[in-house]
Amino acid sequence: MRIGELAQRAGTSTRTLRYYEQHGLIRSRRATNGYRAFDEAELRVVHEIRSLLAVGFDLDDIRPFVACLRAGHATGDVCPDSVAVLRRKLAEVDACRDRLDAVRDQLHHQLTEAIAHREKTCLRRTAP
Amino acid sequence: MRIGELAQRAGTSTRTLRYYEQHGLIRSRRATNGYRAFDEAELRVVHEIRSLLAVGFDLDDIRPFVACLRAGHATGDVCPDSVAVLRRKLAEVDACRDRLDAVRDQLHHQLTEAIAHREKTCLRRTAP
DNA sequence: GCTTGCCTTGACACCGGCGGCAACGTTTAG
DNA sequence: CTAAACGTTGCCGCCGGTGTCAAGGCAAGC
Repeated sequence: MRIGELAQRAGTSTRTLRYYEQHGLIRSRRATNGYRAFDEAELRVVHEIRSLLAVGFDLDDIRPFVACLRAGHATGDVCPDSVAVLRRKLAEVDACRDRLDAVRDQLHHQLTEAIAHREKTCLRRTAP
Repeated sequence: MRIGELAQRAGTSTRTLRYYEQHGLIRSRRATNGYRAFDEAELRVVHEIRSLLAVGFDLDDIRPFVACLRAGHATGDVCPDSVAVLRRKLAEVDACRDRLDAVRDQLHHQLTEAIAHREKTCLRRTAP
């Protein structure tokens, strides 16, 4: 399979696939003319990459999942390294959510205060 | 007040202040030697900028708050434009939190599944 | 006059996952 | 033979707030 076909089947671009290869996430042999030749298995790898990216992982985070697939496992998340990343990411997400909640509360507070202040000073002109 | 003093008092860098000025967020006169001269009031403006940046606003979002302060209000958030930004940001934060929750659930699910699978296949080697 | 420390503008670097273009080789269909 | 459609490598751009450096002007104390 050449790069164009893989890109189309994976729903991405050739540019992206070359980028992944450059960063060691996917592999290819080379045909005599220099064209990349991909195994069928790479399609699955690309899907794994894409779905993890969509969740917010970066390419470094994804590397263990790809390795896990290459090791012959049915899914990329059952290997220890992948599990470690999952744990770390879960913690990150939780932390992010906490910060976001704090921000949300602050914004909410600021908003209600500002509106209250406006009503107090402006005698509100919008329809009641 | 010159730029170095303002930077020190605001707890930021001269580079940052020039950037804010370049983007119309703070103002200065020029002394005869070409040095920037800042009013005391700008210190407050810089504080407003910094605290909103810390919450996750970008410079464009912050502009109305600065204008509100310049209009003579005690805080930057009581003007209609500021309130509009607060509302929009609050909505954005809520949306972000929803996505984050979905991601969290997916990660949690994936993690527990992966661990379950490992226990099933590996007969767990860690201490019980 | 010389050093030290402030100021000026301008420009490059960063981060990360690509998009897009240039300049060129290969294959295939007409 | 030629055009079209594919492939190759390589490099710039983006986004946004800053760090950082260069090359130079100004102020003040010795």
